Amino acid sequence: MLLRMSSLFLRTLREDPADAEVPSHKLLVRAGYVRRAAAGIYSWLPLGKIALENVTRAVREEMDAIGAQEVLFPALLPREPYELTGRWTEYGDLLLRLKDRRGGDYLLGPTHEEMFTLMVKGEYSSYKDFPVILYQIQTKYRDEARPRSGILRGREFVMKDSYSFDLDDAGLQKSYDLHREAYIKIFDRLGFDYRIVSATSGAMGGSHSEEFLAPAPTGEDTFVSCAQCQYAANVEAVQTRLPQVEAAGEHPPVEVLDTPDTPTIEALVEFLGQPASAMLKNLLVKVTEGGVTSVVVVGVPADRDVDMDKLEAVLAPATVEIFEAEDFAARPDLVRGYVGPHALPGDVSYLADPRVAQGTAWVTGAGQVDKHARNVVAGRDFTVDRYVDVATMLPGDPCPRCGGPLSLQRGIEIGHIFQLGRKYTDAFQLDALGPDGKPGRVTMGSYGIGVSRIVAALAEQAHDDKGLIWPREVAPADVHIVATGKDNQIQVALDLAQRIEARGVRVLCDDRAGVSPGVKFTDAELIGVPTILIVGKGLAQGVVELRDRGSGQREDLPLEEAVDRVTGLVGRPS
RNA sequence: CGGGGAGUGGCGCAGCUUGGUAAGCGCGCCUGCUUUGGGAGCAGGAGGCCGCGGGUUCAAAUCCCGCCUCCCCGACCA
Repeated sequence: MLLRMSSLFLRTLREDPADAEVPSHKLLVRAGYVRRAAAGIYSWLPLGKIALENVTRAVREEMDAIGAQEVLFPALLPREPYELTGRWTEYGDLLLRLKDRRGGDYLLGPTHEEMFTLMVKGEYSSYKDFPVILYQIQTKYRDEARPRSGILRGREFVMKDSYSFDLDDAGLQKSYDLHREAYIKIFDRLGFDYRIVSATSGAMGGSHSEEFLAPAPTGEDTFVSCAQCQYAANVEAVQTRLPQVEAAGEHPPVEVLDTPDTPTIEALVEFLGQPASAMLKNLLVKVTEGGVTSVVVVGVPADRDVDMDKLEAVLAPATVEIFEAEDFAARPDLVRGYVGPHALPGDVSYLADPRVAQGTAWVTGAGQVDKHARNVVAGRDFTVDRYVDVATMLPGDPCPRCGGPLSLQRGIEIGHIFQLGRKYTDAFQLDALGPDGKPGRVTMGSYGIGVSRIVAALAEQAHDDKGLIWPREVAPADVHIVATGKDNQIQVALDLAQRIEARGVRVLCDDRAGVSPGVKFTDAELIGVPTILIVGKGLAQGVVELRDRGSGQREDLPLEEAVDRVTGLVGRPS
């Protein structure tokens, strides 16, 4: 279908929208791909819809290629199945709940494990039926506390979710591997720069899990990668190598220092002129287990923070809360900003990062206002009740696999695959009768791709100061023909557009009359079609100009050659 | 949910402190003429319950109260 700018439903903007912060958001709005409908909710205009369809098609084709079968569930779901698996409450406020006129509870689906499991249970019951992989491409909802970054993190978004059902772990591994291969094909096709990293399975439960991350400064995930080996992991999933325990060294005795007005590490660093890495940061938390709450102090080198997710994972099923001002008020023996492990009340236990090894000496709080202590030695002056791996990562930390230095990078999560196991099949008692007539519990895998997020993630990775630069697979057209000048040039351009299109090449033609060349060039660069063909002043000599949007390379060529050249570039001969 | 900021034609903004021809600018849109390889020029136009509700006042975009919405940072989180 030939897209003509003269009638295309499109208005480009010269200025960034006031509510946009990240490049993809600014550019997708300015180039007329999307419009905001509400916070975190977007409408797709024709160009955006085409790009979204292009992503959808690539995903669908590769899913079909591994034998997955497409289904479609409602987005509006009943409460009961989610009640049964506990997610009605576990998912918390992130679950978008509604009531109908009778007061019945419903939700707008965030993911559909429950529905897929129930559907398979309803249809299949024999080992002969398995394995099976089902998927859907559908609108999902999450009641994000704070939607941000435009399309990257909305409250409504399009997602492909698929689920594999297998009789045993070997089968699950096979389904997982199939998805992994399919995802590689999909993201290669879409022209992504991406990494596959080890991940935690998050709130879903389950074991083996990997994320596909598109490196971008605006990404919300941080991952580490090792230059020496192939190790790469989300920081949440990194297992720190335990450092060698130092033999108790010859440290001077503890010395108490006057450090007026230094309740923060920053102030202390300033005051003492020593690096934060020499100091011990002690974070107070309330740990509740079995209805009993106790105070726990967690020590980490002060150039790091405590990762609360990791801490909660370590202490689970106990719940962890940060110590608030009123908690300090209730415990005058714990001095905010001046806590030290050697000066703790007896009822407080001390957890520490492995780097706080036996024999290491630290600057830390002295347990009194405006006083710190130095030469506080682990094992000599205080004991660590338990070592826990809960400190945040820093660049240069050793790779857990080979010991090489790790680097940290931000990335956008565009896909996640993991082996769910039997959490949901247990909840719904999904069994398959074996050849012996006895039931066996089915095991599941769960695999997601953020379809609408991909459009934004590509925009984050591929743009310049002029606008978008789409990979061909996603671009709303293969070639953007710009007719500058007078009406006869528009006629020539339209004629050319039709001949190119007859070769199976998708064409966007700027046939607007009375629009100056500068405006058309600017729009073409903003819209980001990978190939730009200019029918303009060279026409008098029978020449048109071919430009590559990405590299900016320009080339004049005879009008008669244009059809073949463009067709060749696109690599999609009819 | 905590902290900060903002709601004025389709978009981006000024005006508010010091109530009273301040409803104003840029982009976009419409008409005519000129222009056509880098965001055109001239002339003439259309378009705004100034977020909503209440209050103060002779008079409110402007002052006061309440509410709603949106953005940023944090918390949270596929």
